Amino acid sequence: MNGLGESQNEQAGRPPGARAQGAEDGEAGLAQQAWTLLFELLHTHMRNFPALAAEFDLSPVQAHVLRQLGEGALAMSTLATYLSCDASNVTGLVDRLEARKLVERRSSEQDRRVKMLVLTEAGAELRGRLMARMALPPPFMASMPEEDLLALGDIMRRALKTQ
Amino acid sequence: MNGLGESQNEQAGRPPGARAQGAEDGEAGLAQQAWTLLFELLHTHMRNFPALAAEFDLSPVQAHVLRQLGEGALAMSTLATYLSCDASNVTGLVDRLEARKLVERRSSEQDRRVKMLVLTEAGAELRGRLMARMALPPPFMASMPEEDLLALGDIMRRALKTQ
DNA sequence: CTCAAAGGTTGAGGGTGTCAATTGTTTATG
DNA sequence: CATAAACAATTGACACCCTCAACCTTTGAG
Repeated sequence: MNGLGESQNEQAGRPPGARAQGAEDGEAGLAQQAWTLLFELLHTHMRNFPALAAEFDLSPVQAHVLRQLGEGALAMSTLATYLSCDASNVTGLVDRLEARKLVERRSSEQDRRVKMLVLTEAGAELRGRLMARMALPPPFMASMPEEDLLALGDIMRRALKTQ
Repeated sequence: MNGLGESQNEQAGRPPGARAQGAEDGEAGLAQQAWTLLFELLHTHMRNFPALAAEFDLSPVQAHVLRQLGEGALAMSTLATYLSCDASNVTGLVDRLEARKLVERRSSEQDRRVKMLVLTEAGAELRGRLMARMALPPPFMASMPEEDLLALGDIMRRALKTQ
């Protein structure tokens, strides 16, 4: 009763991405199990990111740009690398942020091909609020027992080091 | 030496999203610390998702749609809810998938306003390969000690239950 | 000096997303 | 029953994100 027919009872109420692979526990590797679970939880929570960015009148990508522009200047090409996107894309991205006076292009003295990006006063202020907002843990973490949080933190720190 | 001036030495080599908040350990809540770390790792790895989808000639969003269309039919409005987007957006999304014969619209008998979405044979096959690919854990998890993987799995299962 | 390579921009083209308005259908209400 | 309100999907206008190919300027190597 799966492929087609009268399976009309699916119109609502099912947890979004719920049914993935990892049901059979014995088979798949431990890493794959853990990854599938993690992906599930995170994906659910990443759906809110556009709304979060919108709280600051930013698109998701603009939020990422502000995030990267934390300390010091960044060449446009470097930003393109960080965003894993084409350089030509960054032009428009920065155009819009510059129009809103959140970011400034200033051409480098050493290499006049390069344009360095700097946050304006307003940009830095907005970034501060944005980062604080992003640091707020999602509900599923806020309601986690303390020991789990500690364990999770340890595991993640180890992973970051090894990476 | 932070705001402006000759900090031109930033053109490359820094790990992308690295410098977030969570540096001061004592201060912020445990949940916030763990969340920031998790976000860091996950964000780094979510950047590859477009490339992953492209392996199957799919855009990221198309991949999500296929993911949701796993078992049984889904009304378009339901899909819009799962994707947290406007219904009008789903129309074009499905148009393109239908043009590629991965998905079919069939109008419901019970309620003739509704159109139910079903995977075609080819769509189901593609989805299978896609899901298998997505289940492959990223490097930072593949190289995790077994005990960490077990602990992580346990924590995530508990979180999913409580959620 | 010459020329290849690199940084950034432009233009064409397509996917993603919103909002407002429209059509057709269902359901509730008088 | 008739009519109005609510709902599912679509359309059109508009903006953003993204890629590719072509281009210009600057740099650095031979």
